[in-house]
Amino acid sequence: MAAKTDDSGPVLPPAIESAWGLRERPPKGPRPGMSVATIVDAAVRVADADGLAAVSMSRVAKELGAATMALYRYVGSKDELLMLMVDTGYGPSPGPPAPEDDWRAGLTRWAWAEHDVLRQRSWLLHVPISGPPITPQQLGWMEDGLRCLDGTTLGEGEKMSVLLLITGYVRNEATLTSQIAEGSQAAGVEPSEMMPAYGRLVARLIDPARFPALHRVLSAGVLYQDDDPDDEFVFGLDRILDGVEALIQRRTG
Amino acid sequence: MAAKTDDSGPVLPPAIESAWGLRERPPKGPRPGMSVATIVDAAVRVADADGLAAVSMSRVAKELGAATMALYRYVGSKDELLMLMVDTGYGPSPGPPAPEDDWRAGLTRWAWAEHDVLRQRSWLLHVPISGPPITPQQLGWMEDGLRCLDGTTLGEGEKMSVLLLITGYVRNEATLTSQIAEGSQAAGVEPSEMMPAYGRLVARLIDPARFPALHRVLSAGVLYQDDDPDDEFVFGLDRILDGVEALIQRRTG
DNA sequence: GCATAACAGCGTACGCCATACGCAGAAGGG
DNA sequence: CCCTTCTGCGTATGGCGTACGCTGTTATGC
Repeated sequence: MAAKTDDSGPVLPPAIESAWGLRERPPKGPRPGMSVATIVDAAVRVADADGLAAVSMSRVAKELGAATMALYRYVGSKDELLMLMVDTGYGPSPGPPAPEDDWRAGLTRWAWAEHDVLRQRSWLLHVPISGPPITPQQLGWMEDGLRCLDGTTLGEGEKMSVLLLITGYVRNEATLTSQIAEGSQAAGVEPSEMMPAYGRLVARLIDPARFPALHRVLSAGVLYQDDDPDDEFVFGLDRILDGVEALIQRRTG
Repeated sequence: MAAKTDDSGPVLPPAIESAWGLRERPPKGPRPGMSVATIVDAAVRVADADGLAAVSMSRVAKELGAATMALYRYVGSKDELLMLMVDTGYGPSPGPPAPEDDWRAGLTRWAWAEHDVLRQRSWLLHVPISGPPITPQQLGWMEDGLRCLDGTTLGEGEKMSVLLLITGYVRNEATLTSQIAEGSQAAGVEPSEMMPAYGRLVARLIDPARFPALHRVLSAGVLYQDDDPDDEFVFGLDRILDGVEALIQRRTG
């Protein structure tokens, strides 16, 4: 007899299964007073308001007027809750690229969409990611990215690598800008004063003989000015897309 | 009267000042039994052995045969300790590029050096980075990277952006590969079985009609094979360097 | 040589966290 | 109607970072 081939794969946490709608309510027992979705929404509300550090099980429970331990009937652990928070925090993917978009315009839009989400909810960057994406919305984002590359000559593996490259870049850039935002808030300085202050600090610390190239950068005033973060973002994204374009042309020609 | 213009900048945590060697021992009082360096070394030893999660103040103190609160005479907080751990964890920078290296060979070497460090000490990726680099070794790495771009026509700001781009990529790639390593260890699976298991899981979850592009990737068997992580690394790095090359040629031509 | 001030080491205590366990009551099935 | 099965949650445990204050050591000023 063939075993149930369905669950031959790795085990999915119960709360993730319910995110895929693969879980029916058992017939017996009292009706649940909350749901995984209400809990996750409450947790996202807390994170939006007070940051990820404020998301504790007791704080989320308070948000719902419930007791701390009640949550554990729905999520197996805080890590599971975090995974689901990321899923709903990202929200639905931006959708497939517009028909008039070539791959470059499509991926640019795709990258900006993630960029905007991360700017809005910078707590997403603080969630320790614990594995490849398995939640519905996350795979939706991946699907949309893949579709941007549909018309190209890249192999399937190369498409995935390109998406990984871009999403990694977006996350990285968002991390940097959110850090200067949070750092300035923690230090009580206006964000526009953060980079100049950093530049002065480095200038005070380094010996020009030991750090000549760095000294040259400081002399050029690079760190002192408060760059538009969007310009920085566009710069890096264009470099990456140039690299992808070079690859596509090599594959095509 | 002019104020002391020296400390007009932002305040540096005392332990960081001592990392720059800017701190002399006060004349009075008993001689210290440890130093910031011995504490940081012990913490790095713990992280190397049992991961960053095992690094607690009490665990580090135990490593030194001291009491927990004794450490607070040397570091102001655990965050400060983490910052110093990153500094010594990265170790000395690889040194300036070899004279025969062009910028691309130099940056490749630079990226691989960080890659190797992060492979050796993956706990570095789990340290929540809380700001731009201000510790001696970190700035040393930056200096070496800048020197790789010395002969190019890029502006100083562009050089910095390129380095940020590359170091972000290296960190990102290292994060991904360390995640599958840690994930496989947690699930008790051999690392080589991790990606195939992930592929099977996604295949089980997604509806081919809703996720056609993703389904195509799975059909191509991309996620099932256990790629050499170094190949993945080279792929992305080459794409980025291609993009930088395009920029340099535009600036030159 | 002695009082004194500054500092090292550290014991205790507080508040916060995730979560294991078990009990009370609700709801449906036989 | 009872029995199973579930929900909600009170209690308790063990860990964490760290504020505070005490004890003993050390070098200086008298």
